[in-house]
Amino acid sequence: MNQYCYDIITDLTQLDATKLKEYVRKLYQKKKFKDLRFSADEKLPYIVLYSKKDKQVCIKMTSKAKKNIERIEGIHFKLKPADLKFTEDIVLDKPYIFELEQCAWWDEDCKIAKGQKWSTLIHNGPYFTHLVEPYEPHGAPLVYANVEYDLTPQEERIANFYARRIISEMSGNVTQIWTKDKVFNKNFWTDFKKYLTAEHKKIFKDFSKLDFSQIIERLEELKEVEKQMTQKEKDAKKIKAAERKQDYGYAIINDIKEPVGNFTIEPAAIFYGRGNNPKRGKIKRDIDPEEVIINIDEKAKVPVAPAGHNWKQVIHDHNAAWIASWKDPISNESKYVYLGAEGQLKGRSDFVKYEKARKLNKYLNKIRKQYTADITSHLNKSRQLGTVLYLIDRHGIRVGNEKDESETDTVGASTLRVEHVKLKDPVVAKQTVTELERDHIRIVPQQLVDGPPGNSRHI
DNA sequence: CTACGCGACTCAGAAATATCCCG
DNA sequence: TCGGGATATTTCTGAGTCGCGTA
Repeated sequence: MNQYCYDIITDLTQLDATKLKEYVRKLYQKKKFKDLRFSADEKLPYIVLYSKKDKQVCIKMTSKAKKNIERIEGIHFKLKPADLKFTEDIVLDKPYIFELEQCAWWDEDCKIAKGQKWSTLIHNGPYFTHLVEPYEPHGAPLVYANVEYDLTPQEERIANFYARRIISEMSGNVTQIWTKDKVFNKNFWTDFKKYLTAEHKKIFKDFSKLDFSQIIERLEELKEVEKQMTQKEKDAKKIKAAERKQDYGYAIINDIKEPVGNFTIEPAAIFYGRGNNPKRGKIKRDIDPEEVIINIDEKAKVPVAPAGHNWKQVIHDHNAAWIASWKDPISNESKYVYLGAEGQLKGRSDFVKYEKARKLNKYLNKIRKQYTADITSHLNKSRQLGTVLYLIDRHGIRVGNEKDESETDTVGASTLRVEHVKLKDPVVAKQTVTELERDHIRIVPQQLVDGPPGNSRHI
């Protein structure tokens, strides 16, 4: 959808954003634009956004209709300096179409210094939902042993996580029923207690006696209310989201404006993990700016952390592709905010990847010959390596890495264990088996052939 | 030289959300 | 044109891999 922006050219000390947005909205209704103008009773095909960070007001089309675009652009053409004067002090620049330049990263012009990810990098930092939009309590009580208890906002917020999971599971659209899982509930309960007041902690002794039904009911009511919102309210919500994206959703890298992939710091939530992760059900807490490292151009203005907060550190690493990073408190692994996949960085690394694949293709026959021979080698090591390579090549199984007990126990080609191999009647797998019988591993592929489809698997 | 830990990046599964379609 | 179910798309983030620095 087209978007047009007006830069605010005067220094703004005090600015009433609501009034300015209203002013711009009404610009397109001025009588003097005659047949181009939008009448007051007509549904406007645009919403107005204000970006404090980028000092601009934009209109974003909500309709793709050619006619509407022509009218908007026609009005832009006819705008006079007087139209752009919001107040005596606050003046807008002429509107321009907001579009992201496509950087042809394969092009000479777009090349950046060798060995570096970026030569310039400007952005507004990540978005902290819990700081910018503090939790608004709904007041529904949690029931324990048939008695209602009012929760503090902090308690309620966590209780919502669990209640929402129950709602999702009831809808039948999820594949896992976690709220009936012992480990999940135990982990959740242990962590939930850390958020309870001393008083509630004393009363709530047994997790199974907690009854979330009133909270579930309230959350469902709130969802219904949202469904019933008027168009105006829906628009207001849309505007909010679009303004957030305008403020935080773009970075300028190597002088090209590109979208940021996921500019929101992961908010507090229940940790689910995949499969039987032993940490499933734990509560992943909120991350504060004090834990976040910002990577930005040394020449750029450092983004301002949310009020009352500071960054952990600000670095200027030209070899790093990320703009913000923090440690995930559950896994202790680094998490990053990256630029979007449509940008030059991803384009370039994809290019490298596919070139490597082309190169590999040249050696494929040689590699296949080699591992086929290795499988019958008298050397243990060669036999193992050959088998792993065979599994990867023929069955698309991943390599497999070392893991510790605190992670989901999955295995790859190199980490398969005896218990993963099931012997089956060789007749069932005629083809594969005849080929492999002499390799003493004949049954392994049969089981894998029966596995789920996919271009790459772990088991 | 090797082993190891960890930082940085890509991949992919599941859920959420948007869109489509039909009565 | 409305509701709701089916289907497609997007978002979110856990997990896998690799390579580099260090001991």
